[in-house]
Amino acid sequence: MPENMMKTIEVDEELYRYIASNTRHIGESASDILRRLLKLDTQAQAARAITPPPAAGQGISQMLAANELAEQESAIDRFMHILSVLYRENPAGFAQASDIKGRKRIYFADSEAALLAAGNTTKPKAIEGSPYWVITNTNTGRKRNIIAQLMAAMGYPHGLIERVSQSI
Amino acid sequence: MPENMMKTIEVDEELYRYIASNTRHIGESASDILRRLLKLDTQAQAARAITPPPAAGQGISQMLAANELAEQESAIDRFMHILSVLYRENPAGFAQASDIKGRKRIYFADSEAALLAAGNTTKPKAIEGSPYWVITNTNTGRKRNIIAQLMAAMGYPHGLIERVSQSI
DNA sequence: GACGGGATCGCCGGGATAATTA
DNA sequence: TCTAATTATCCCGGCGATCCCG
Repeated sequence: MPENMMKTIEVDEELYRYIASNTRHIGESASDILRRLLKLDTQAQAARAITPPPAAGQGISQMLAANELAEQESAIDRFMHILSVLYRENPAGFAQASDIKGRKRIYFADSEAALLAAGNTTKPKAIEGSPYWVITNTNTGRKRNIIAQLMAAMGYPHGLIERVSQSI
Repeated sequence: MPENMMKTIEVDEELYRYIASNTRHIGESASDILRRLLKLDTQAQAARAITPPPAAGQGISQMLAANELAEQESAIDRFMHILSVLYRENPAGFAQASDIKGRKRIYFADSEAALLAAGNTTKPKAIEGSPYWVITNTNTGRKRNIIAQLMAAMGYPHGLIERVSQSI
């Protein structure tokens, strides 16, 4: 809705027509249409943020069942994929749980700079579909650890936590 | 993938960041990201869904048997010839397998420009009998590699993949 | 961007292991 | 000091693209 700070993006013609065909009222902006199509409008997001219990288990369980991790080449890829699924399953829970940290390093932040500032060569990466970044320069054991701590703080059951973290 | 007929739309900054955060790989276009988020069929996806099994083995096997590669002077010529045969044997399979890429470069595209944009001095060449272009500035090992990856993604058996890639 | 082919070598990402600190 | 936890250096293998050679 805010017209300040509009950004320009390019879309192919077919996609453009698809967006245009979803106009609900005369003069509706591309932003508004996209927000509706992406189920992203601010109100929905705010509502979700307040929503407490995760109805946990769905997204990650599916992920395990569908064997999505097998597609990923490396431990880092599997780690990143799990985090992306966890975030999307419960953004608010993720937000609260993401303050876990090590002795000097912080593991999650909403900017690359914050992670770089709290350690050397942490190799931060953005978590797809979320505003968060994670540290990446750790051995596989610690990656499992981070996932386990995060999931515990988000309220997942032990068995599931175990299975997910071992699948990295 | 087609870059023709791009349209420009304006989105607010928050939406822009949301779209950007869903990037799957370096250089991915806004169109591609949005298509994924909106669950619109990508052409490659549509192709994959329709494509039955490859009926693999025919064209390339013949090629090997007929010793067609012996006619080619250079590794590049043999590389290009194999790609041409692979495409004609299974265009849809080729289309969906052709998204393999390196750390920075993309290996296949439907335009010379796309390949030039994703690396330096990649020396793209058009694949005969197809709408595709490949990168050519690689050592022979990598050419073998590219063929092997491509054939694997197209569903060819290991033994055949081995024989074809070694014949470069 | 106009010589083409492609080996060689430098660079980078992944992540185990060595170093450090509680 | 000894151990356990955490950090981050550094090695290895893979990729890119410069540059040499025919």
